[in-house]
Amino acid sequence: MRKGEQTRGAILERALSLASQLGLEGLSIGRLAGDLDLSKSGLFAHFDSKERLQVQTLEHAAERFTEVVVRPALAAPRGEPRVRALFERWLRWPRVVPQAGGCIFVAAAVELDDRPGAARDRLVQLQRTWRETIAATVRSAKAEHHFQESVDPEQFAFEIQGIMLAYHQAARLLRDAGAGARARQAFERLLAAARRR
Amino acid sequence: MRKGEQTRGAILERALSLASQLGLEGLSIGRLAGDLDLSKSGLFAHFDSKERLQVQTLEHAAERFTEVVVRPALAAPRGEPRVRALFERWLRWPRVVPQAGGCIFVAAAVELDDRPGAARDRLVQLQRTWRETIAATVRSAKAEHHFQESVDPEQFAFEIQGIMLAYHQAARLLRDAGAGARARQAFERLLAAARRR
DNA sequence: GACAAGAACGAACGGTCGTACTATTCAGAC
DNA sequence: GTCTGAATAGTACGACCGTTCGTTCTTGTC
Repeated sequence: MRKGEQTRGAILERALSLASQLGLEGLSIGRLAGDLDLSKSGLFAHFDSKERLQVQTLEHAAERFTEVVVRPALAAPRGEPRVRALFERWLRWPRVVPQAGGCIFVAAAVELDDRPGAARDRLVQLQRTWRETIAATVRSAKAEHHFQESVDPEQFAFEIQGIMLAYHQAARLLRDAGAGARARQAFERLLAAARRR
Repeated sequence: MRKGEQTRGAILERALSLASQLGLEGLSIGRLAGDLDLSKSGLFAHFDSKERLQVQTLEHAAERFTEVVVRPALAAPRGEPRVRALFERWLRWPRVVPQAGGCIFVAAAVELDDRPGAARDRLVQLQRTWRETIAATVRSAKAEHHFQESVDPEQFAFEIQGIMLAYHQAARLLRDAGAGARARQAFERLLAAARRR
C-alpha cells in the first residue's frame, strides 16, 4: 500500500528539521505527532521505537544529502571544480533541505560522539563515507594535475571539514554575517596551497 | 558560611563533565544529585532553576578554561610560541579538566545555537572572548615579526577554530587515533603560511 | 550550650516522555 | 459492495522531569 510510505516520508522530513534543532534525543514523538496532526501512537507505529526513528531520520538525511550535495557535485567536471562544488553545496544544504537548526550531521556528531547505539554506528559510517567522498574528489584533482602530487587527500578532507565546522559555528552560534566569506577565504587558501607551484 | 560553597563547587565540577556528555539540556538534576549522593531538592536549592544551573555550569567551565588554557599560555613568550601554547593546551583541556564528553563549549555551541536564553547569551560572549584571545595572540605575533603583516588575526582565529573542531569530531566521533597528528599538521600549515617569506 | 541561619532532605505536584495494548477507520482487490 | 489488512486513533502505564513546600539536620557565632 502507498499511503503509509507517503506519511512516513512526511514524518521523516519533519523529523529531520526538528532533530536539527533539538537533537536526535530531544526529538520527541509527541511533539512530532502534534506538528503533523497525527496521534502519537499512529506515528509511533511507523517506527516501533524511538531509536529506530532516530536511525531512519539519519538515513533520510543521508539520502537527501546525496541528492542535493553529492550527486550534483559529481556532475561538475573532475578535479578542482568538483571539489569546489562539494564545498559550495555543503554550505547551502541546510537551507535546500530544510533544517531549522543547521546541518543535522554536525549536531548529531556532537550529540552521539559518546552515546553508543545504532544511531551512532550509522552516523559514523555516514561520516566516514563523506570524508572518503571528499578524499576521492581530491584524488581525482591530483589525477587531473590540478593539485600537486604531494597533497594528502585524507588530510585535505580533514581540513575542509574543519572549515565547514568553523563556518557552522560562526554562522549559527555567533550569527556572524561574514562567516561565509571567512569560510571561502579559508577554502581558497587551502586550494591555493594544494595547487600552487 | 563555607560548606555551601564547597558543595556548590563539587556540583559544578560534576555538572561540567555530565553536561559535556549529555548536553546542558540532557543534564538532569535528579541524575546529578544521585551521582553526588545529594537529594534532588537539596541540590536544586543551590541554583533555583535549571537554566541558572546551566549558566553557572558554563561559568564554571570558563573559569577552569582560563586557569588551564589561557593563563598558562599567556606565560609563554609572546608571538608564535604563545599561539602554539594556546593550541596545544586547548587540545588537552577536556582531559585536564575532566569532561567525559569532550569540550563542553563545542557541545554547547551546537546545542544552544538555536535555543535562545541566558545560557546561549553567555556562551556567545565566552566564544567571542575566546576568538578575541586567539586574535590578540596573533596580533602580538605580528608585532614580534613572527608573522607577516598581511595576516588577518580574525581569519586566523577562524581557521584555528576549524582545526580544533575537526580534531574534536575526528577524535571523538570517528575515534581516529591519528586525529592529533592531522590537527597538528593542519596547524603547522597554517603557521607556515603566516610565517613564510 | 543556646540560637539563628544555612544546608540538605523527603514527599508530592503537574507534565511529558517512550511504549504497550486495543479499537477504529480507511484504502485497494475481488 | 464486501472483505482484508494496513494505517491511524485512543487509552493507559510506569518512569522521570523540574519545581515547590515544610521539615530536619548541620554549622558557625555568641
